[in-house]
Order: sequence, then structure tokens, then C-alpha cells
Amino acid sequence: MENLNQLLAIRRQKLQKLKELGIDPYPNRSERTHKIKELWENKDKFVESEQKIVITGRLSGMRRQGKVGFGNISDESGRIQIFVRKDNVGEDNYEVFKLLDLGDFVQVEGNCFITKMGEYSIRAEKVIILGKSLRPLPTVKEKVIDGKKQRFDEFSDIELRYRKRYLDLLLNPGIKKNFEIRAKVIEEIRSFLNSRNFMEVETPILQPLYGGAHACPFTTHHNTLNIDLYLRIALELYHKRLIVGGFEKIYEIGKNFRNEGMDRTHNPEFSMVELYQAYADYYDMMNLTEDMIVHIAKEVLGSETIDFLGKDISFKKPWRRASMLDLIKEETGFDASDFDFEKIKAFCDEHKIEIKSTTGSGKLIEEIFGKFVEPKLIQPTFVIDFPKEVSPLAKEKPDNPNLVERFELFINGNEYGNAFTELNDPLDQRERLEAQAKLREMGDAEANVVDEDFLEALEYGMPPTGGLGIGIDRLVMLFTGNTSIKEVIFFPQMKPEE
RNA sequence: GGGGGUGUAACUCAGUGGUAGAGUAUCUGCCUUUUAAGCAGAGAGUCGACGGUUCAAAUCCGUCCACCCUCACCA
Repeated sequence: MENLNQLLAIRRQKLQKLKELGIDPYPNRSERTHKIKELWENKDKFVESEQKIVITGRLSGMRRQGKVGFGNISDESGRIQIFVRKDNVGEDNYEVFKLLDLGDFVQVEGNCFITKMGEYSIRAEKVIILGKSLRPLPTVKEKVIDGKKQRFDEFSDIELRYRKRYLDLLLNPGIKKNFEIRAKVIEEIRSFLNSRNFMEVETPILQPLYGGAHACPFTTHHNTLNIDLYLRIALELYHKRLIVGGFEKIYEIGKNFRNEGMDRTHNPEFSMVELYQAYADYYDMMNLTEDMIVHIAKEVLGSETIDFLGKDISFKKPWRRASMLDLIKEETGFDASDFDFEKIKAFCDEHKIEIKSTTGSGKLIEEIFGKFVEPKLIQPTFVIDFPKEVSPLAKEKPDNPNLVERFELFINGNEYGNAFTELNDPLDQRERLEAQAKLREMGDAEANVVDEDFLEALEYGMPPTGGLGIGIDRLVMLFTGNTSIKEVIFFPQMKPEE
């Protein structure tokens, strides 16, 4: 027998008593006539008609006084008080009622009325247990003071909230809202893209080679094939194969996995929407991004502006478009447009930007941008024209071989999206991937690998294509006013306990 | 990885070397319109883990673990 503490033992004893009374504590079926919200919506009607109703839910409050008791029942839609009187439910059923604990699932039959204290309640005629809870929920109480809800002993330990998210959802009602908004954001991404005739696709999560981003993968193993497989770090290369295959507008919503550091804005698995459109370029992707996010904001928030923890952010079109080099010059006065490595390196040394052996001018420019410009980009901004060196899958700018047609979207100092005019020249693509492979040999574990199958696909021909990826978790953070990604992922990665 | 912080009952937290505490929750009794119900009583702890100092450690020291903040890293 387990070493149960007192509270758990008592609940198991009550379970036993219920069984001895011939009550099934876990019946197979329940029947409800109304969700609690429906009772509140037609309060007067239910009180007047005294019609019999049946609700189901979790017992979320209990005030007993001898031969009468008040409880609260909560279902997904709301919460209502029940009034249980021995004379009304009968002696046997009252015994069952007395064996109930907070957290038990119950079914209550009765009719609606208003108590002496003026509270809308259900006068119970019968209380049926639907599921006995064997573990006490943390106790949170609420009192209304001057119309404001004050909470006592809130379930607030952050670690516990993440490890036991079910309790967090149950006890901290505001949390559900984050996830409802998350669902709505995803729904609106879908409906927006569907309305623009994009087709939703599914591509492999388990990949023999990974690519499409600068990141370390998770490795796994397939027993039958006896090969190592990688969890995808991006959707890009498979989507491009589909563009080669003749689809012109596709998108996928799904998870990527990156074996990297974790912090407020990074979880090892995170959700992205990636889309590819044939005969489009990065300007088309900018317009699409604006339209999509404005659409989501209007549908989810009902507004094109948002107050993010005191910062006013406006999604009103058009968003600023500025080149990375111009932004660096604007912010620091430094002109890196000549890509002069020694000059740029000197600037980095001066500003304590670390330089690795594999770092070239392009990477340094990106570093300078990250340090000086990124945090300043509060309003939605398309940062365009990235160094070619850090963008092996994007097409060169026709008038500048050092740059590619690529943008990243920044809002509130964070990156939200990444898009290119996709590189469709198979020979150029091969050179770029081989250059990545060299970086890899020199110790850059996150450099791209050469994917021959992908290169072969490109050789068959890919139309000019625009591609876009947007981080869904961060978008949800923005729309819910959260600074931690853990607040918008149901089960964020945590170290195992013990 | 560096720096800072937190870890004590189911929950929220007090407790700076001398018998482990409070409120809520739980249990018992009273209570047939309460709502943070009330009154009276009771039970409940590996003080994150391990080691050390001491007559004596939740408390001092060391190591480790988890989480938070911050910096670094990270497309």
C-alpha cells in the first residue's frame, strides 16, 4: 500500500463508504439538460417556470450547515450555487451529499430559485456523483469587495502552474483565456489563408535530413529502417518540393523542434505557419503578412491596435519597411554597406560583439542589427534585405550580390516572421549549401546540411516563389499580453522532477 | 554557462542556533437560506536533497536539484 497522507486517505475512505451505500462513484453515464451558462442567460424564465433542470459539473464550493448545505457547481460554461436540503433530497441522498468533497463531479437535479440572500441557485432534488476526486484541489477562495473579485490563497507557484497545468486551468480562470485566444488565432490564420485559396498541407515531421533553418535538430531513430531521423527544424524544404510538384499556394500549421536554449521566447517545440506562393516575391509576402495579421487582430481583438503592457502597438497598414543596413546606420551611424570585414570587425570589437572563427561580414552585420536595432523596433516593421551570407535559401538582390530578398518582421523588439523571395536557381542553391557545409566542418553545428534530394527537385525547376514563416506562439503572446512563451503553451518543456 | 532570488503542511505564507507555526483546506461536534458561512475542538511536516560545523541546525557552511529574474548563447 502506498504511503498516503491523511487527506488522500480520507477521500479513499469516503469512496469506500459510497460503495458500501451501493453508490457507483464512477458511473458510466450522465445526463444534463442545461449548461450552467444557459441557466444564467434565462434566469427569470427558469425561476418563474420552476421547470426541472439537470446540470453536471465539478463541486467548486461547499458551505454546510447541518441539515442543509450550499455548494457551487462549475462546468465549462460557468458556475452556479446549489441548495441542498435534507427534507428536499431525502435522507439517503443527503448521506451521499455529505460524502462529497470539493473537486467531485456531480449531477444535480432540481429547479432554479432565488435565495433569501438574493442569489440565483438550484434547489436540489437529487445529487448524483459522477466522479469521485481522490486528491484535494488547492484551495482558492474569492470574495467580492467593492465589486472587485479578491482572491485568497491563489494557486500562484509558477513551477506548479506549468507542471500541473490542469490545476492552473482549473484554479486560475484567466489562463483559459490565453488558450482560447490561441485557438482563435490559429483558426483565423486558417480561414484567412483558405479564403486566399491557399491549400493546407502536411509534410514530414520525421526527416532523414533536416533543413530550412539555422538550428540544431533533435535526433531520433527508426528501428525497422535502422536509420537516424531528425525532428524537423523548419517546413521549408518539403514545401518547396510541393511547389516544384505544381501546387501554387500552400501552407502548413505545425510544430518545429529546435535543440537549443530555452528562455522566455523559446520553447524546444514551437508552432509556425509557413506558406509558399508561386509567382510571388518578398514584396507580395509583406503585403500578405500585413493583411493576415490585420485580419487576425480584427477578428481576435476586434481592433487594429493593442496595448501590450503599456505599449501601444498599431497594426494599421502600411507597416514600415526599412533595410537592415539603413536601420543600422540610422541607429548607430555606422555604414556597413561595403561589407568591409576589417572595418565591420573593428566596430564589433569596439562594441563587444563576439566574433567566432566562422563569422563573416554578413553575420557580423546581423549581430550589430540584433544588438542595436532589434530592441528599438516596437511598431510592426519589415526589416528587409539581409546579408546573403546568413540567408542560404533566399534569392540574391539583382543589384547587390551581398544581399538577398529577405525580410523579417519585428514587433515589440521580437522577431515574428521571416520571408524570402525563394532561391530557385539550383546551381546557386548548391553553392550556398556547400558553403554551409564548409561552415559546418569549421564547427558551426547549426549550419545547413546539403540535401541532395532537395537540390534534385530544384533542378527539375521551381517557379519564382515567395515564402513566409510566422511564429504562432509569439503572436499569441502579443495578443494575450504575455512576455513568457510558457503562458501560451499548454505544457511547456520543463526538466523532469526529482 | 555567469550573476541574483526562491524552495517550510494540500494551498498561501511567517519563522536568524534551543520542543516546527498561522490562515485556508481536512476531520469531529453544533447548526434547515449560506456565500472567504459561523462557533468549539482535533489531526496533519523528509523544513527541496545530501554532507559538514555545533551539546543543539528550517536557521550557519559546502555540494547538488528544481523554478523565477537577468546577462550571455540562440535565425
